[in-house]
Amino acid sequence: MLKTAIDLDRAAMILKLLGDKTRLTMVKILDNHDCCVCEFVEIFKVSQPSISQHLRKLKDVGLVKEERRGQWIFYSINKNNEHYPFTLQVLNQLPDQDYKLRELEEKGNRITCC
Amino acid sequence: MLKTAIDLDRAAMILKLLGDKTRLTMVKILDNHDCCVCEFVEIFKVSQPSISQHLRKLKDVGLVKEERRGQWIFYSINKNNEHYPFTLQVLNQLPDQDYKLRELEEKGNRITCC
DNA sequence: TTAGTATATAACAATTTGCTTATATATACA
DNA sequence: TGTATATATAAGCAAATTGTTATATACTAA
Repeated sequence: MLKTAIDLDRAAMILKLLGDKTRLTMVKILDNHDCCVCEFVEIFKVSQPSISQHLRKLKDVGLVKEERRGQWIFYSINKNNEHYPFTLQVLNQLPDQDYKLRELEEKGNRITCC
Repeated sequence: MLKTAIDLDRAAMILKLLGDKTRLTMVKILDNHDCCVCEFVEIFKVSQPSISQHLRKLKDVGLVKEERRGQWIFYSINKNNEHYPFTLQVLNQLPDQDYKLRELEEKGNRITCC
């Protein structure tokens, strides 16, 4: 049994969470960078509540955590979460998504907002 | 970039497929054994159409293939499929599900049926 | 204190999902 | 050939999902 072994029910639950393009991209980005809600709104071009709801789902299983910094709330990966090792094995197979953050920076939106 | 790199849209699509307890278990079992529909019906205790519909989804993306053997149709993993390497990285983290087949054998249902 | 910004939550509509039952098709065998 | 078995497909339904708009909350700064 691998160190990352996870029971099948929980694995299915995590895969379902990751099986959404928006959330999968979020988690991939968060694995390398903290981000706030407004950045994701800009990246995914959907409403702010939609982003908050995706983040809520990720937070509910403990995969991400939030931290207020003044006016903003920053999300980050909770690398201590029991499901993180399993998740990481998935993330490691995905192409880097950091170019999305770089595009924000070039437009000045990363600095302005967060 | 890993050899198994997969574009993010496709990854999300595959993860969504695997993010169902029934399908995830099916694929895990099929990775080691060919199975026919009636075995899955027995294992999962759901209707035969429900099993067929799950298998259909897996077949539609090419992850499994079917082969008629007389009265029965056997499903197996399509290890040549473009999404198999990605899928395998997920499967390798899951606990073995072969005990479910052994339970069938003990009840005589594996031999009788297939 | 008041206005503006960032975020969360509630309520709702449209879509998707996963099951069921009914039925069609294909094979096996008496 | 006629009947039984294995599977697929169609149709219908309830629950879940994902987006939206409206609104509440919390912080910042004038």
